[in-house]
Amino acid sequence: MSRKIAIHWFRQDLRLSDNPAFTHAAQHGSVLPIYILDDDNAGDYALGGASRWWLHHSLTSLSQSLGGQLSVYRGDPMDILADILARYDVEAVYWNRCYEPWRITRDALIKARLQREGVTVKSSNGSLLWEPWTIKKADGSPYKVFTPFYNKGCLRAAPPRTPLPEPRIESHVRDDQACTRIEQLDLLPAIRWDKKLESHWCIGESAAYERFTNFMDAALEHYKGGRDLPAKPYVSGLSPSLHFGEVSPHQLWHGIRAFNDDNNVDHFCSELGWREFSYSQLYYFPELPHSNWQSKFDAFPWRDDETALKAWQTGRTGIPMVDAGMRQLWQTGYMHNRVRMIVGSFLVKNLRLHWRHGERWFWDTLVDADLASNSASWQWIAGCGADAAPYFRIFNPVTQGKRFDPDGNYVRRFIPELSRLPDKYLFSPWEAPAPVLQEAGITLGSTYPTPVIDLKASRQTALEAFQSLKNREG
DNA sequence: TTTTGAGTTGTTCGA
DNA sequence: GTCGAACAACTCAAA
Repeated sequence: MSRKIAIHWFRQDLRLSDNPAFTHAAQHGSVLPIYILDDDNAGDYALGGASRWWLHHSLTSLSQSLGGQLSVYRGDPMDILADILARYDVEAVYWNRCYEPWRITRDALIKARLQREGVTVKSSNGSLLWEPWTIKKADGSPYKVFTPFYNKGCLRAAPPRTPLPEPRIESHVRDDQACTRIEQLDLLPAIRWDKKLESHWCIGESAAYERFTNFMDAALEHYKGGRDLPAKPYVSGLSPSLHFGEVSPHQLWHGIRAFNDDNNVDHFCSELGWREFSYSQLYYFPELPHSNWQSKFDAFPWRDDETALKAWQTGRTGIPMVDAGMRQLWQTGYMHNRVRMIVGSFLVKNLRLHWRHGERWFWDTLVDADLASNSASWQWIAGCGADAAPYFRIFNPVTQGKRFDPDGNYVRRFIPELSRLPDKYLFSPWEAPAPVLQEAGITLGSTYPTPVIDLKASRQTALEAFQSLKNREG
């Protein structure tokens, strides 16, 4: 026991600037910055493989920014904090709030325990523009439709704070006695599949801000129309950084608002609004990750088909636009938004497999896997979510390919074995005449799969399946 | 309480 | 090739 210290507990706020809790902690003389890998309390929602890989690099970057003074631990935060309290004179603990149901429960218990021990605990808003309990309808209930949620709820509420500068820390404390090393968190896979991800990403706070700057310089002017073209670099690619808090939505909001370009700027901001809407759904309906938001879907006749699921996961369905997306996911830990809708619609409507299979696979393979966004989006595409796509809206991967990948560059990038196929048949090789396939060096069923399902027939069956739910309560 | 207008992202068919 | 209508009525939000 010596001098008093304050703890800043990093969680999903792996940055130093615009960090409200870290800024509070900095007002104390000595700060112990910590990170705890908590697989104990997460249940089914422990970090997936791709997320763990990202986290490893993000923590490494954060630790460097702190001059190596980040103390990392693994285990139940309750025990770890209690142990720190026993060894240091801790005056206060600061963190930025998380919104996953299991974290809300955990943090409430920890806060009560720390307060009982006479420690000041203060949580802050580090990662949402509008926290869920601040956006409600006049009658106090949450919005169920995006447009009024965003226009009437968010845009008429208090505006998001302007970003905070990086605070100056008088002196860092490092818990050398008990903390472990980032390498010992075992975040990197034993089989080094992550090598292929490395060329696609730069990870950490400064890399995130640089990516944002590049986006504003080069892509923002194309955003509104170009964000739908998966072969083009007209999306921000900031989703993983936003998830881990390497950059805050406040920094993005105010950064982008500085441009005099209403269309693209408003569209980008409304995408941030969709993220907020997902968090609102998760907050008011904590079962969102595993239960249908519209309970009438509990009676939906899902299929069970391990072979088809495997084909979808590995990008071998024989439908090029679907396979390209699934291979982009596997190779890069990311999938373009437009293609996420296409592969999602295909899984739940054509293959008629439960959306939770998709939720689980994305959770494990996406570097931007986020409980709120992932759950809400799968429910949206399945038709059982809030403000969901009408049931008759079934994406046709051939039509979508022709419209959004007109030059075929996206499909050819991720399915090189189809690269010599002319545009006309690129999205439906099963329709190509034999000489055309031969010329392109393709043998269906051998060099590239025949389709696992007939698009037209499965669409019709899906419509009938959705029809069967029509008169149910829910 | 009742009424009214509106609702992220699509596809297919037939004129 | 292009365009509008149908798909199927339903729920939500707010006056």
